[in-house]
Amino acid sequence: MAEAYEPPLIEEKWQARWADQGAYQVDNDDPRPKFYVLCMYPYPSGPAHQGHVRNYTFGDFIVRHRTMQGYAVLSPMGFDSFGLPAENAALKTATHPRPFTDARIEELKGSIRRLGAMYDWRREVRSHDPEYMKWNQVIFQRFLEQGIAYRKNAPVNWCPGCQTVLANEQVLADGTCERSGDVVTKRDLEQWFFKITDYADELLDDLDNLEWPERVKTMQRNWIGRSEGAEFKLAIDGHDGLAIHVFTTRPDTSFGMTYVVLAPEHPLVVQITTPDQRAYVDDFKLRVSHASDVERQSTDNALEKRGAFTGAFATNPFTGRPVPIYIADYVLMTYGTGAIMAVPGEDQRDWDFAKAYDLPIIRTVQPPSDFDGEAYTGDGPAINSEWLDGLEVTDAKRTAIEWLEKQGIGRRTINYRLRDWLVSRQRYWGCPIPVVYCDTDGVVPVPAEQLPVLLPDDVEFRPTGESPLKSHEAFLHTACPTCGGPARRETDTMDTFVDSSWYFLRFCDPWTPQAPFTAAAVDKWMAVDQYIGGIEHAILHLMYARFYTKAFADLGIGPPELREPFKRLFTQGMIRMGGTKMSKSKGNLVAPSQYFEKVGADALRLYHLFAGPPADDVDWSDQTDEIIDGCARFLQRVWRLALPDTNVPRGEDADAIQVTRATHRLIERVSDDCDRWSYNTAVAALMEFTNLLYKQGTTDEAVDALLLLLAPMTPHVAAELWERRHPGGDIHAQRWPEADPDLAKLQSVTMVVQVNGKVRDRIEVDPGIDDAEAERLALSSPKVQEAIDGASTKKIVARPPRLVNIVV
RNA sequence: GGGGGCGUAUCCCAACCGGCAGAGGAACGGGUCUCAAACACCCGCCAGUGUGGGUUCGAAUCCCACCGCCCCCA
Repeated sequence: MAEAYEPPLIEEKWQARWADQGAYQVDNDDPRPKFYVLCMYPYPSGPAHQGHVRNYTFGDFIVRHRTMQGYAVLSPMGFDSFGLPAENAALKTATHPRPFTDARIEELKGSIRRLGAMYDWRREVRSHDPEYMKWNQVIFQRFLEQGIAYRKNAPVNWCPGCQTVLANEQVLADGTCERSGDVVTKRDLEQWFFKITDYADELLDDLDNLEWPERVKTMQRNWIGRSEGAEFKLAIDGHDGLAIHVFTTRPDTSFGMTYVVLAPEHPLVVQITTPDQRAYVDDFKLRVSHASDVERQSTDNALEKRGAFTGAFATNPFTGRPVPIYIADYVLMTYGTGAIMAVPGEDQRDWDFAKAYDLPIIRTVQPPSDFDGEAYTGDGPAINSEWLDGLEVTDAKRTAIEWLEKQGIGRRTINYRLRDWLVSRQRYWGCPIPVVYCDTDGVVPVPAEQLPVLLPDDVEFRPTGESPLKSHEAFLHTACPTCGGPARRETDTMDTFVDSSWYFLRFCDPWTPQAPFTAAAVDKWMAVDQYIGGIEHAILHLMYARFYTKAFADLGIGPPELREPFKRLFTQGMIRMGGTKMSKSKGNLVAPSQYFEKVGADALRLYHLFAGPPADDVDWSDQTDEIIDGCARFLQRVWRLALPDTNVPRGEDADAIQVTRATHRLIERVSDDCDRWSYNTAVAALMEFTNLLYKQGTTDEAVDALLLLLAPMTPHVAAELWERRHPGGDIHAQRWPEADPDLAKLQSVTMVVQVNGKVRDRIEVDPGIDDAEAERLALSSPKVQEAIDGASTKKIVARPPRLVNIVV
């Protein structure tokens, strides 16, 4: 009676052994070629969930696979340990965020270990670690010195639920907070910003050279939103010194400008509004001030209520004619110049507005004769545009801009949708911004020797929503480093995206006490060869990390040639359940721990590899448990097959050669599938092969190959069986098998012969067959002759060795 | 409203550069083993690819339109 496969037993044995051996620790002087594999470091929310399991299964596969291929694989892990949930929990349970967070980290580490995913834990980084905070603050001060960090009074998104400022990205499309769901409003506050817009062009251009999913690159391109056009000024009737600056991407349509629209907050509005319109305009402005950007940009509301006439007129410099000046909620002060020229003939929103306010519409681009829409945004020759008439859009744009420049009233400009990164957060559980405010010296950075500025522990969390730092006297009051006089500490902390913007660099050398990282270590390991994470970070985290890397290169913090952090990116699909994302906040988590005990980590890992293409979403359904059982069943089959005293018979001589050929084809196939992230088909091939061994009998070579190919997927069972077959052997120290191309070659293939596209015969042929031989064989087939029935062949398409099609 | 993705058997999914629609798994049915059952092993089972056009000797695959679902931006 063969020994039963008991996953929890052998998995714990191997996990203990790997931990003792320090397996997958890698030193910075390792002579092997380097490969840096990184899974996005997690927010520690407690035990791992299926999304983590999926992510780390893919990551661990690559770590073990690349190691078997002879690379020095850097596989670090850390924790994105600052953030709101810990602070909210502190409010609810009266536990300090630090012990709360540390406990969550231990839980998560426990389940990562139980999954069998391997990391060099010596390199672990936690955002809330004082050492990490210190370097975060040092970097902030370098940014401050270099003008990358700056302070600005700005209207910001304010979430009344979280009592904090949100980045634009954290506000959902319906104007609510992505975290709390409260309706976000506007507030004016002094805030810290990073000048990411300085890098807009580089962030856009460098996307071309990254091996990233096109989808992610497209999202980033859209987010940066570069648009080329012109900016020019319009004189305002009766206000000689004043001018309205407008930005447009369509200067070619300027002759069709029949009115101008300002953002309601535009400073000129106050000056130009005529007395009889003043009450009306003020009332409108008040109403708009309560609306979010998203509401303002929405197309749902009736246009009649969305604008107001100021009573003033500007002059269209192209026609010399007066055009009325309106304000409207959908024009934002933060985009372009806060003023637009309205050309209803070529812009649908302007068209709708013009209809609502009874303003004239002039077409300046000739639509095709069959065009029956309203605004026409396509190509065509200019019309009603005097000296632009007849020019196509591109030429007309250029000519119009040249004219503006010659007149001295405008110029070519480029506008971006990307805004500077707002990093201030009015929260406790984050990295303090290391500056003080002094009445004499203004904003003064905290001196290097006083860093890090730590969070005081003796704080009280009260549900006032205000950061406890604001009322912590000892933290708040300090001496000005410059004049020694009384000064007040900054109480805002940094956005947690700051922490995650450079952690991958710290991993290269987390031991150095002198700097955030050492140049030599970063030179050795960077860039990350394979980054793996969720699609939800497609824009923010990945954009900020790219920005940090570029800024580091320019400031001499990092190597000057390192301008992109992540060479290859893979974004795994989400786990969905009942149509929505599986997440803690939705309360629909299916804990991995139950599977660890029931079927083992190996079976769960195998499920995630097998469930479908890694990039696709996975549906967690009623059927999932049955499929996971199927994965466990497969491992059972492998177990019984590979035990040294297996009762599966060895292959007879005649079959053995077939098994050998199948083995080499398998190695070829699995290697290829793994290289192109097609793990689901690789697993299918392994299952197919196992079925074959049960039918045709085993050979040592076949079983060993099967185990080696499984080693990165289901490491525990592979290691256990390998050790039993090769006493003292370590499967993960073996080389990834290589196929012998001669043995992998098929002996014969089935060639299909079609007549007029219909299959008439199948012939076994040599794979190396040429066109002439394929045709000859096809034509000599009686079945084919019968189908042709004496008709003359018009054409023969030969695609040996797969197919010949005879057209008659 | 704009951009992108997906739609194949009862279900999850293969088919990589256009070439026999099926690799694998799940479910289901049958058999062997068993006193019986479970397990295990073996066998079987099912679609013409969302709909309608087009290109081609040949389309799940390429192009166009529509339907449905998902994601991003507004």
